[in-house]
Amino acid sequence: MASEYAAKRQKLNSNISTAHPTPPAYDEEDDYDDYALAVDWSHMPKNALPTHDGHADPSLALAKHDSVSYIFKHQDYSGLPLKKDHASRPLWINPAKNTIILEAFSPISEQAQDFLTAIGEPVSRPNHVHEYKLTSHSLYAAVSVGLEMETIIGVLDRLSKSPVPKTIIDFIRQYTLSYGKIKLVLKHNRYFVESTDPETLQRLLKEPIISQARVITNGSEITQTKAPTGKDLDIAGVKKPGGPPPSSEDAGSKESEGKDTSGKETTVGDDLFRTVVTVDQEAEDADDDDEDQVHAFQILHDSVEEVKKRCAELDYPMLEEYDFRNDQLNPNLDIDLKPITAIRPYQEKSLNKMFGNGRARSGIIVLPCGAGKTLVGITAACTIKKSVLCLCTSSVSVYQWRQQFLHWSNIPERQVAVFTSDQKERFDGNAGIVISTYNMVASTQKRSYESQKMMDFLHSQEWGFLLMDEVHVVPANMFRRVVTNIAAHAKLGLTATLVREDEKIDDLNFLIGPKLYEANWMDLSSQGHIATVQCAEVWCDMTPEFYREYLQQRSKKKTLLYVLNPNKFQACQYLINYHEQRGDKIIVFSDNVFALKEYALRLKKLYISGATPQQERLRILQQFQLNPAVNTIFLSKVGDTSIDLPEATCLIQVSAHYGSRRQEAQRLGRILRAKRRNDEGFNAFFYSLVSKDTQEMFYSTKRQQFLIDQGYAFKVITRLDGMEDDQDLVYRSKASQMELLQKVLMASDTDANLGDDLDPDDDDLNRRVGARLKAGGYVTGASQAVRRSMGSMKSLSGADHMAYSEFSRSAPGSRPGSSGAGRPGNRGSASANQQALFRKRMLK
DNA sequence: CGGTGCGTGC
DNA sequence: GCTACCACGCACCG
Repeated sequence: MASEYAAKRQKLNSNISTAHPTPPAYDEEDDYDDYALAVDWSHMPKNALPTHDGHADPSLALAKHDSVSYIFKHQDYSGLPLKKDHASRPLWINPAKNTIILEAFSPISEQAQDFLTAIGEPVSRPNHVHEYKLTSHSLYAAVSVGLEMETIIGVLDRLSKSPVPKTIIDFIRQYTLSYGKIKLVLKHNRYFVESTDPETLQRLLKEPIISQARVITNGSEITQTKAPTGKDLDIAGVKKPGGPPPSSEDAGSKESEGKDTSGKETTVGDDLFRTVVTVDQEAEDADDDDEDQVHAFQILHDSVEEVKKRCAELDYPMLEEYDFRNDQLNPNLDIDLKPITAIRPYQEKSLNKMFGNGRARSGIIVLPCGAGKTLVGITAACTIKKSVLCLCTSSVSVYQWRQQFLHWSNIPERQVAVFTSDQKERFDGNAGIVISTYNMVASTQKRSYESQKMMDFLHSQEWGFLLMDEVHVVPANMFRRVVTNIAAHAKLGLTATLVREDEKIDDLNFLIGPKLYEANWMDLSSQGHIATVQCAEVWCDMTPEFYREYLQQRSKKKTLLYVLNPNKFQACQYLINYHEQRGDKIIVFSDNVFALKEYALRLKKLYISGATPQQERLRILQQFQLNPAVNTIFLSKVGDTSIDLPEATCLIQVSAHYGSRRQEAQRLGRILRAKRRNDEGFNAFFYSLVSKDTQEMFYSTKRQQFLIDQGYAFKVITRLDGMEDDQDLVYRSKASQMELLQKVLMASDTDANLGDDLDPDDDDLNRRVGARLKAGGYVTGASQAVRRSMGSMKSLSGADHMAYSEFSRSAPGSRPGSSGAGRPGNRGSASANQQALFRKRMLK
């Protein structure tokens, strides 16, 4: 684990050096200082154009001296002809990496963003410059939500500062041409591969995997039917077009305009995008072929996943659309949103992507926690109006979902059934909702009688809608089975964090479908839908005694040592006191249960861990919610998923799970819902406490990456004002610290001793040596080098009451030492203030 | 209720 | 790219 990461980092470093055998000579005053270099190259494949980090803007690069061209080498595209009016166009295109850079400060950036999220994968979205990547998946998604190849190229050309490079055009052509040609259709509980073009089907049948999956029914290999049409759909809860865009001739005219790609258009106005960016009207195009005959062959139920995967590899990804309004076979479910229910604009937008052509497309919607994912799922269910199977990760969220269904919709209680280990219900009537867990439905173990009966029912049903909460878990080996085992017409996956630390996340493309929509956290935050979060990483020096042990101990004890570092302890207490005084509700996370208890008991706070019985959990949560004297609770990783936390406004992390980006994001999500009712508005605080010069530094860098890509900036706090003088803090005396140290050392031998007796001594020795090397070798790590230099900031900012500096690994101009220019902040406006506010607040 | 066994993520 | 590892949650059993 630890050593593995260390090894990876080592490898990374060696890559860096081999990629640049002769380092360029940088002038002392050059802006591309060590920090920038170290960070940049670490993400970058050989010979890549440095875009990830804010050198994205080629004009910036051009302003540099010759040395910079070394970086660009033969991929220096600064020679590309710029259009005359390039200044008003917001995009740069890098043909070498298929990436697109958006100037987020452009007046038309919002529309451009809509367009880019539709056709590309957002890589990084800090304040000024956003990076998107065109991939086969992203283009597939674009086509599946109704954008056409010519439109994509046309709009790209309009927005781009220079003509779209041919390689990009070819790339788009390659991946859009065959997309949408074949569909997977469920009929009478049987799966069919369907296409308007029989030749395509014949071609696919030449593939062994596909032909072996085929079911030959009464001789006829490919059947023909009339394709259905569907228009004028109302999405539940979405107001009837009060004059919104979609009129077909409007669309048509814009369309033709879009094809005029001379690159010499004068204005790039708002309405230009409406046709392509608002999804409502792409329906017109999608329906073009609908009068045609469709052809189909049946495939085996068990082979569906395999066939889908193969088709995706062949660049014929299968569309899964459900023409639910013309489905006479499956009984309707009488469900509707309650009249008072209002849908937010971005929720509507995501639903439009799903139902844009009058049918239900299968796919994934990505919204931050607290942004109302549940309501999106429920609204989709209310639109489809067929039986729903809803899957969650824990039984707690099963009950939450049921409660939400009852809250937002008019569904009678008797028609919402719950299927968990301790409750196995059936719904009334022939259509209804079942809510269960992945564990329950995917399990291959022996089942109780009731459970088996329930599973038989789930398998026998043809579900109109399969709703998957926390869909990022679905690629897991067992869980992914539900996708094929459950016969469902439309599948919708919801998640806040479409990341995994393994490589399986892409599988969702063929397991469920394309990513239909992904919200920009910063946008939702600036629009007030989710809280604005101030993120800070607090660096705590190790005490000499703890550090000495740290260097000698093995990884398990190491963890305890840096988590229970007395300085961190004090920092945590200090922050709790500070925020309690402000009236915040605080959650402290510690992955390590031993440390969790130590903290909670010593600081006299309530805590919940996995061992806490259900009753006790509820009691503690209620205390936290209602008792004004209980403003802080401590949670283990139970808090990550399986607990419905009341609103909190401040989150402190003392120990986390290695490099899990998802966990970090999920935890941050815990405070996004926070709506502080005071003059400051929507502010929330997220602190990561890190022991300096330990492995934690490395993990924390990795963990933050997701949030940084979302545009969050982490401030580094190296000193908390007044902490030294605070007499009330724990572990002020050496004696008490030593006592803690003893406890830790003892604990490692009792509580966390699994495996201690298994490791032979020589192995132990190796580890110790390795640990020493690592401890001394931190400077070699790309990110560590950064941090080193950051540490010295302390001395630079002595004038401040609280020493802090701000950094964001992917944003330009935010490095420490970049002459105080800092980053002007979120979405251009508020954030210079916010930063000042943050500082002021810390000073109190 | 506590133990067992499996699944998850890293 | 694989496996071992650990802490945890869930379902099931007695």
